Amino acid sequence: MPELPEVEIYSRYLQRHALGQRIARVRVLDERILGATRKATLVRRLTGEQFTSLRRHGKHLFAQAGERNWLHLHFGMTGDLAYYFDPADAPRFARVIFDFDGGGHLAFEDMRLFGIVDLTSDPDDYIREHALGLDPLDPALRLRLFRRLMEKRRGAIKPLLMSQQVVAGIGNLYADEILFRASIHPLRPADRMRPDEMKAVYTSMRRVLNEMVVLKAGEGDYPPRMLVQHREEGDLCPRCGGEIRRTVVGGRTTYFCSRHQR
DNA sequence: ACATTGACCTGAGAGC
DNA sequence: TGCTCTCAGGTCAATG
Repeated sequence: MPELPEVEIYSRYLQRHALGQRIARVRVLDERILGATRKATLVRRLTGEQFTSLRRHGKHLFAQAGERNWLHLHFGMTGDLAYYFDPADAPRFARVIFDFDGGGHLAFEDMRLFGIVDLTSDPDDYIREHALGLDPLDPALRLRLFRRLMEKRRGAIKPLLMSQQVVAGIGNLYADEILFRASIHPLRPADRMRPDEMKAVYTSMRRVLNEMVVLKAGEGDYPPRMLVQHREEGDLCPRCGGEIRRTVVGGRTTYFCSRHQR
């Protein structure tokens, strides 16, 4: 589930609830969630520390807990955070729980275990080692740069948008939403798109992701003008009345409007 | 360099 | 109620 906007919300959630609290205890309930770090190391390097600052890059979240000591979180498909006081409120699929001095608990939950909890000495190292692209909301990612990155690659536009090596943070759901708003067919070859079309994708990417963050930060549901509300074959496009089609692109279920996305 | 497929996991929901 | 099947918003490795 979690793409960039959701992870941004998790970041704020962690900021609000857990920052500045001393970690009294770290409990690893299922070691399969651990990435490159062994359980004993994770526990040793976080116990007694506190999270002092946060950094999000794409779908990755880093929480600093000392000099060259960062907790790294990736949420996979079903990852989530829960902060609570009553142990009875621990989520069913909690995999790692941080107990704070003040009596609060922060759980990393992940039903399907595709997520990762581990340590890194420096988020920049992590980003480099995993060849992650720029964050799509990074101000440094101007249109010119975006265009250059995309034109270097061939293949359909949708898998490119989802490739974390080109731009990091877009998943299946919002890739569809971005192309829907840009009126571009998901299978369009990126190297054969006109400059104004690539610009539309760029603008749409920024708008969609920013809007999603605002939406997720508030109470709001997805507005009906969005494709995300019409992910069903045969639905009618809220924009042009065309028929919504379902297909598979790059192995992922894809929805698009058969009329205004060419 | 790219597309495709399967693997990793576990549940929710549909259909019978 | 319970069984079986399909699907799920992510990523990686192997294969063509």
